[in-house]
Amino acid sequence: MFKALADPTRRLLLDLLFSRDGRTLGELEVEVEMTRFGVMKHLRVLEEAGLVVTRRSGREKLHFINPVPIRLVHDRWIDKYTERHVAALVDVKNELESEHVDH
Amino acid sequence: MFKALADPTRRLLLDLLFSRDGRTLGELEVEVEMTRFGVMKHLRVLEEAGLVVTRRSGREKLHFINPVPIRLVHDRWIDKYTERHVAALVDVKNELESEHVDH
DNA sequence: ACCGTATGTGACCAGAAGGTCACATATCAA
DNA sequence: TTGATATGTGACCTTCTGGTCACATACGGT
Repeated sequence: MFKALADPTRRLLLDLLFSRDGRTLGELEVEVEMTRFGVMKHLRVLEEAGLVVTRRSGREKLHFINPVPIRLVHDRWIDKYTERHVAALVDVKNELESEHVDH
Repeated sequence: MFKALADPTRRLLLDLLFSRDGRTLGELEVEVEMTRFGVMKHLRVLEEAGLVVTRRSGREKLHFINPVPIRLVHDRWIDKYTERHVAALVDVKNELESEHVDH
């Protein structure tokens, strides 16, 4: 899941699918500086991570974004690191740059 | 940033620092099945990604978690994929399994 | 049936990433 | 200052990853 998000091309593909869902491989291919094989691999990674779901329509394969797992990351992981600190987080950066006294 | 989060060891290190901040390399080393060199590399990646900030204290180097960039991901990226879909997201999975009509 | 189009598979290669080690430097304490 | 402790550096190796290609299959239209 995190590994799927680690690659910029895959994030771009997610962005493309976010702006318009249900595209085929061919439609996505033209948007990226890469052969369709590379795109295929990336889509496969995204699909295995559950970030993208697909549906065949004839000889075409339609790709849809799946917000569920992203929501899970949001709920289970991101919040863990934000909620607890967010109160003291007026400007942690400044605090650190001046003098990191306590924490 | 995403690449920094992609490795399980680094997420573990973040977890450790989350539970208790300001640890030294040696303190973190004993928690992980790895030599200190490996841990050092991972901490370096986390630091370069801005997820961890450090402060020297004598011969020790203290590591602190930095919630700021995680918050940025939350605000700039995660929300983009959740907010828009979250209304129609009672159970997208079922919707897809039965028949993906529109979106 | 045939041709064009859309997608799939496996081999292959270069480079990045994860991990270890020998060696080096810096600090504390006696 | 001498020794023990804490961290740093560069070389090195192995495995994973990103990307391409030759070839194969599947479907649609005419």
